[in-house]
Amino acid sequence: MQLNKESITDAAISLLNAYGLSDMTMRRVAKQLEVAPGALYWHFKNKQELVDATARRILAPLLEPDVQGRVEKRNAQDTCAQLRALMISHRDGAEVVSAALSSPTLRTELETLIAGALDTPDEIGAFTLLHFVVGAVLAEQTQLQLQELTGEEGEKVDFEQRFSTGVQIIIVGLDAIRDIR
Amino acid sequence: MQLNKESITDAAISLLNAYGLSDMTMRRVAKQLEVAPGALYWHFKNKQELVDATARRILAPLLEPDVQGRVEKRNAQDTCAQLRALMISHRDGAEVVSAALSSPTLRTELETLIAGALDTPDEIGAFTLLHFVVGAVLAEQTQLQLQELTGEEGEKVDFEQRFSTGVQIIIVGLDAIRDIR
DNA sequence: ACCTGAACACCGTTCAAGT
DNA sequence: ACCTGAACACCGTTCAAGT
Repeated sequence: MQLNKESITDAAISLLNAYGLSDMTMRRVAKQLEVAPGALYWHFKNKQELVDATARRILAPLLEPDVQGRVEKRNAQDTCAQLRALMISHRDGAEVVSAALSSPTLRTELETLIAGALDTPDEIGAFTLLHFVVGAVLAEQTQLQLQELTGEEGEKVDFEQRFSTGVQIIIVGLDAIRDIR
Repeated sequence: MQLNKESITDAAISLLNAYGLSDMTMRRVAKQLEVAPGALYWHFKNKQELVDATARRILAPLLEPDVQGRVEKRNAQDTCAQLRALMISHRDGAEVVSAALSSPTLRTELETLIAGALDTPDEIGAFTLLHFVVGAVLAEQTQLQLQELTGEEGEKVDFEQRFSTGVQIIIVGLDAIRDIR
């Protein structure tokens, strides 16, 4: 079978879920595909591009239009919750998305998505929400896998509750500040 | 001169500012100190520990008690602004702090600091602010150095304005939601 | 106690050469 | 057009041995 971006991203995702981001190396991806490491560089300019593609794959359900050819309209609370759910559903998902956020196009897509989900679309509101969401899930996943390693000690935190409260704080603040600004 | 944590962290910081985080390697730090790479491992258990120490050094003015032996009390807006200022004053500062945030002790210290700066100390408020602050500055620094590389194209964004508005949104939201919760 | 030398097991990336 | 082989220039970490 011929190599292409899709199959390479498939392999990357499977390595990610099996062993984590630090083991998602170009060489291991190549080995999984039974191909020389250099082969990947015909399809991706560098590793950053593969990480970007991996992040896009993780967020695909939110980014891609559905079968009817449109992205379903949701409210901001739901959009953020789904963003979190998608990142959580993959090992090191938030780390991958955070790394890919340096790509201006993905960042803009996500900001636009969130802005559109707000009652009153707002650039700064979307910016604030996006960076809270990614930061919070990053912290959540880091803490969880630290607990797994050290042996499960640590107060149980209701991450979902904490997350949605944070989102609500920002949404409420956004409404309250619009009059002042 | 004998090696110790302080001198090693000094060298790490100077490499960071000169060449960025990706060039702050154990081997380069050792070379700068004219020492074998293995020597560092007598003082730091691994690289993560050195990164943690580097983050602490960057945030020292906020973390350490002043000459009078107490940390000065500030409001949340100022505390966040100083957090941003400290990260910005070092190359890849936000990336270093973000990486060190996986250390639970530093994370807790910062959350406590922010919580204490709020009118009504609030765990979730501190959590929300901290992750927004780090995420926002991370984005700011990434975008700025991308513009330097690609040659200065891109709409000018008033990062400071955007940042403080984001902080204000969260603080206002925090006040507004306390009654509801 | 503190450091060197030398090795181990990796990385990302490039590029002539093959098909 | 697409991939292999082989190299280049690195990494973090360990550890016997030295002082």
